Amino acid sequence: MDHSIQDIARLAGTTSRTLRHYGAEGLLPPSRIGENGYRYYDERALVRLQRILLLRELGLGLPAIREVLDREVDETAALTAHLGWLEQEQRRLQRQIRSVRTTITALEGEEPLMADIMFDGFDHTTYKEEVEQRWGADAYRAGDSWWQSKSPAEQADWKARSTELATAWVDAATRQVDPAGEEAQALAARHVEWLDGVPGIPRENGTPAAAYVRGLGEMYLADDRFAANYGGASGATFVRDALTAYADRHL
Amino acid sequence: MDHSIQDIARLAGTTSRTLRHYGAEGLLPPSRIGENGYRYYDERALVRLQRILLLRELGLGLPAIREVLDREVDETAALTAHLGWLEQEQRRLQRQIRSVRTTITALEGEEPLMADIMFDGFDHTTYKEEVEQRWGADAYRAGDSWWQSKSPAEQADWKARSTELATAWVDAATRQVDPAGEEAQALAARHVEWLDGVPGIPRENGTPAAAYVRGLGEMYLADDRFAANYGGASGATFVRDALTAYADRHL
DNA sequence: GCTTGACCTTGACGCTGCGTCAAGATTTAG
DNA sequence: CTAAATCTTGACGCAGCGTCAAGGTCAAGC
Repeated sequence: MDHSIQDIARLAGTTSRTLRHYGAEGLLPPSRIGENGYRYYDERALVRLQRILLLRELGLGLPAIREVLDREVDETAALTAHLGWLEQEQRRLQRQIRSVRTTITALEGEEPLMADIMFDGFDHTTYKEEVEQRWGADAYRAGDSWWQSKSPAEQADWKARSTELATAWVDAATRQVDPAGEEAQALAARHVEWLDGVPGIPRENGTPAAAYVRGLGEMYLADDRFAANYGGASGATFVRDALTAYADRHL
Repeated sequence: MDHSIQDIARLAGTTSRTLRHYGAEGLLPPSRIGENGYRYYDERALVRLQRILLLRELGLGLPAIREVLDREVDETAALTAHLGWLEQEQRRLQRQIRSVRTTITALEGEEPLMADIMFDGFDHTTYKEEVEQRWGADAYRAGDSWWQSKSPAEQADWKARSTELATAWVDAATRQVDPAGEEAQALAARHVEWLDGVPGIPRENGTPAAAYVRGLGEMYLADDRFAANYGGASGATFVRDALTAYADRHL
């Protein structure tokens, strides 16, 4: 019925120190305290501990965990909020990694530190090296042959359309429009239609596949050069949410 | 000639507190201290400060920075080591993000938590959704049409070869072979040759492009499902290093 | 009953890189 | 000469425990 602090620690795969810490924090008080001062925990405490540890593994902080467990704050909401933070951290790391790589390259003297060239989000020429480096080149190759097959006029037109779209997205995002609302969804529809012009896109029942559109949204958010194209992380988040909602409903 | 602590802080875009901290740590002692106790910094100190701040932005810790600046430790080496740590962190974050997403999905009750399906690194069927989600679907589509065009026998053969290669890589990595050495380079050659079977790969002078191969190496390392295919991060690092070296020399 | 371990307690420092008062001395502008 | 800046040293705070330290408690064997 009752377990000593060590028992529980072993059962849950943690340490007694952690348990004492959680006790001190009021996160997980011992279910009973002997007259000798020993802490004892029952099954319910074990379950709670396991939930705590699980949320910790997901990266939640102790205060956030307390809110979820005690005040019954919506767990999905908490995790979703947390996810935003994680994504932001990931982008920060990606920036750092790129910077370090660039610096190393510069130090090796192989090339002048010219990686500071502006990133033209949809210019396939500039795009090439970066995409190959980061997305594995598969991302580039199919699109490129298609791109090269277009006439300069068509290329210009396509780029103009992409710029237009980006501008509209940034505008909507700035105005804090509802990503699932009418206006954003109309934009998403245009975006998908625009995508549709690219051959080779995976399709289902005559339209770009839902998974593809969702994946694209994630990529816009994950890659900060795409994100920059949509006004930074907040803009890219907006685009992703809108595309995801659109894919859920219409694809 | 001399600048007050505030001056320097403003010039370098930091705070006086930080300067005092660096002084206390011996990282950046004031170039002169007035009889009133005031700290004064000269141009050389400013330059040093700027280097410190630059390295800090790259994520280096103060002790590491001290080593680079004082003991003239090889900066490239320090950054390269640091890069490894950053990459590791990035993978950890990616894992967390996937876990959180999976958990959210499960909580929403839309699908049973079946994301624990094993990842068959080169089975295009299993592969599909994951690649689309993470690499933007472009990565998947071109490869897929090619894959589908193969006969089942050819598919089996190709998969067998990929398995073989992976096994050989893991083996070499485990034995701590030199990634730039003969054996690893031979493997890299086989790997590139194997890749060569995939149509549409960007090429230069008759072989897969160097940038493509390097990018592939990075992807193996960045994506832990690929990494798993090569025996985890250490194995993937080995593969990446070998491929990079190979690309440098032969492509 | 006593000695040994094994296990328990509270208390407190350590880690990272500063942010942020606090109290007091000094310089500078007006 | 005074008020406003600016400077100093000193010290707590943060996140989540790891890690001694010093000292009770308990079950088991002699």
